[in-house]
Amino acid sequence: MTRSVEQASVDSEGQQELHSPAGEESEMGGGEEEEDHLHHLEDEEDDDDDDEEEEDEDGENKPKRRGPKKKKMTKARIQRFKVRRMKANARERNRMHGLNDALESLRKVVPCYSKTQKLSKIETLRLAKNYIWALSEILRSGKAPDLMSFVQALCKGLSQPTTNLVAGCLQLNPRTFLPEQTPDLPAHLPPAGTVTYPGHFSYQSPGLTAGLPSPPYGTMEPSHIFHQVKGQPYGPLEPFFDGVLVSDGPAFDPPLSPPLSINGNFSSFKQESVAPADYDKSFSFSVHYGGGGPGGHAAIYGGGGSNPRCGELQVDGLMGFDGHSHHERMMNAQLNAIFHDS
DNA sequence: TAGGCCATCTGGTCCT
DNA sequence: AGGACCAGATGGCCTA
Repeated sequence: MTRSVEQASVDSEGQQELHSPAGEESEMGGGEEEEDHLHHLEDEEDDDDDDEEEEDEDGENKPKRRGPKKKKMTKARIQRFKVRRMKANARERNRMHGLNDALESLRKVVPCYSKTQKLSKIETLRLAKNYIWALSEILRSGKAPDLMSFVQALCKGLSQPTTNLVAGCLQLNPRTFLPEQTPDLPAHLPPAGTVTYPGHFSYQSPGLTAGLPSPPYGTMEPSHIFHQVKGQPYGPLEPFFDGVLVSDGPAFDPPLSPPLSINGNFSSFKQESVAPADYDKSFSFSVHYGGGGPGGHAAIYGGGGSNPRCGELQVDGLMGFDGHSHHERMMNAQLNAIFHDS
């Protein structure tokens, strides 16, 4: 990542001159501004020939430069540079578009999808992580969580707007699971009188808490947000489900991957001799949406494996999930499955 | 107007 | 050599 002084100097000018604002940029990738930038490189050359190995014209008094000889920017080289740059820009655009497409797909399978109010990228990733963890934890324990714990798990680390959005999608009032902040208490402590679970969700988003940076992106472990719980192996990131869903469950955040893979969930599930009724109930926790289009059918996938229950379930007559109403129905179905008889 | 979010350009690094 | 990936920089758009 270190750049030479020469490159940096070119950068400082090039970044200013070469950069074309989003939207303005064309497939030509820079256009006249790039021409201007390259022109000053061109000025170094003596003539217009394509000789790329000419001697540098450093003054005789100047010390000889070490390292590889710096090639001059002839017109041919400039042209190649421009073409290479254009192609690289196009590739990078496509790459980012692919990334955004994948993110959009993720938005649709996360418990909070709205076409009108899209989750930001970072919030989508956080919510997805929480969702995966919560579902994995449900599978692992074989028990259905209470609604508050589930929502708290989903909203952990999310910004206030996203928390509100999730609450809205789940038709909950965020105040019912976000503790009110009292001025007497530090921001990281839950207010007195509130019901606190072990590993209580004490995050208070900037929208409700003055003085905190807004929003706390990229700060999943700040002590000013989560209070340290003694004995929790992972510090301030204790799971909501600790003591609520499973008393001996793994801590929430530290694993970079879900506690168990889907296959692992099901294999261990079987071995844990879950009662058939619970098995069915828990199985519905793990449903994922297939990619059915509008008017098509949605495929609900189980965990796979040899268990016939884990096979693919075809749900005909369901709309594609690109409609908000369908997504809500699917979410309701999921939540019903989770909280039914819990 | 400040801050958040985003798209794009860019050069560096790694890999094939 | 060329492509993929990454992070920094920049500027536009939107909202509180």
